[in-house]
Amino acid sequence: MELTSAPISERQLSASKRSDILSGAMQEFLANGYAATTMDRVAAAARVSKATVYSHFQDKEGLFMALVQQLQEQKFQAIFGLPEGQSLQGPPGEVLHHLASTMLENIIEDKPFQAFMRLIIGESGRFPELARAFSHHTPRCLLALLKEYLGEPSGLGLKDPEATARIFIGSLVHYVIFQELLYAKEVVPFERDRLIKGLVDLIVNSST
Amino acid sequence: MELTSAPISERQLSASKRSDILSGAMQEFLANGYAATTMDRVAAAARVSKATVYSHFQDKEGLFMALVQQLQEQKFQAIFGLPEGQSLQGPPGEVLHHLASTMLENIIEDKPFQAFMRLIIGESGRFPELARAFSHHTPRCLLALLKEYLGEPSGLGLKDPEATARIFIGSLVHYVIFQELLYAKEVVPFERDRLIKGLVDLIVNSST
DNA sequence: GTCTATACCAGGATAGAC
DNA sequence: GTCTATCCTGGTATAGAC
Repeated sequence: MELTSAPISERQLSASKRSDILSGAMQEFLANGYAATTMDRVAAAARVSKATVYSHFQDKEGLFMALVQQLQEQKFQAIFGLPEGQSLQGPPGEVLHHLASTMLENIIEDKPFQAFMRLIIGESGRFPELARAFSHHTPRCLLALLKEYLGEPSGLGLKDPEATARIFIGSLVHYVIFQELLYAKEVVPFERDRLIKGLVDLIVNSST
Repeated sequence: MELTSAPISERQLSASKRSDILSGAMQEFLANGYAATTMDRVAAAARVSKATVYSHFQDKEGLFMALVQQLQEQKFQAIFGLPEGQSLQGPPGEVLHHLASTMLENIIEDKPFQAFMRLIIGESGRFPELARAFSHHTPRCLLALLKEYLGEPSGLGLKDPEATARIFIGSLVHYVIFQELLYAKEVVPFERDRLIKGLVDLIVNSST
């Protein structure tokens, strides 16, 4: 009925503006953090007027929350979206090596995701809900996947698969935070593959 | 000569003000981050006028740098200041367990240090020099200590002590970042001792 | 829904008295 | 060196025309 003809152009216009604004917000928040980002610059980056921003989002905080939630879903797919949970076939050592390699490669290559990590950790004190949402969403899935794989009796049959999964993920994530986000790669360099090799050996050898 | 009598009162006054300002700055920067902290609030927290702050520090950035450098040294001693590098005696499993336990306990108890971690990571994009200084200072020492211990032929005699040291530290630091800073303890709880046990077992078993 | 223009407030930094 | 008072800029948010 009338709901389809006239309002559509408005709604599509609105939706495209909304996504423009989110793009601009992403650019600014990831580059400057929450407090240092101004609504003027967001509006400018989105090529929209400031009033338009405020017509789509209640205030700066609302825009920030919406952005982070969007990024969470996008980035999770991009980074951990291994093609269809393929991590189940093959010998344990190779599977783990491949998984670690892919994770590190994807994250280290993706500078916006690193900015996102900085933002989530940096603002976690002032936006605890965002941090909780992130914890619930992104790493919980990876943890569950890995925990299940490590616990299979047909595979390594470890004593405490969840502890091992946390050590695996923790070592890799910390490597990124330390070497990349905190520039330790310039201060105490360490080859990516050496960490992965050491980690996989540790896990595989401990089960024999 | 004259340098000792008259100027001393001025200098002591000045020095105590300076430390007052740094205290106030610590309170504000750790609570609000860099951008959201105002010089007014720093001055108020230090119970000093704003002009006094500017007489001791060139600008906001200079104050922030000075603060972070001070915190770095303080916190490093408080957290990793194991009594006199005592981590060399005893059976490997116990030494590692004790070290991990002490580290986690100290960091998890110390909320200001967690705020400091948030700050360093969150601002590492905008203050790379601080991040580099931090990497050079704090974790490098711990890494060197642990690497040496793990490499001793009389002990575990691991293939790649540095990789193992990084896995050890990385697992623990990531545990803090994830469980505490990002509130995963409320979302995906996991007992501290279980991680430590799993980690130590992994390392000890792999060498046999 | 979108823009232009503006109200209103607060921040960083300084000048000048003591 | 320290304070009070102030300048200027730039922030968030909104009012009113289209």
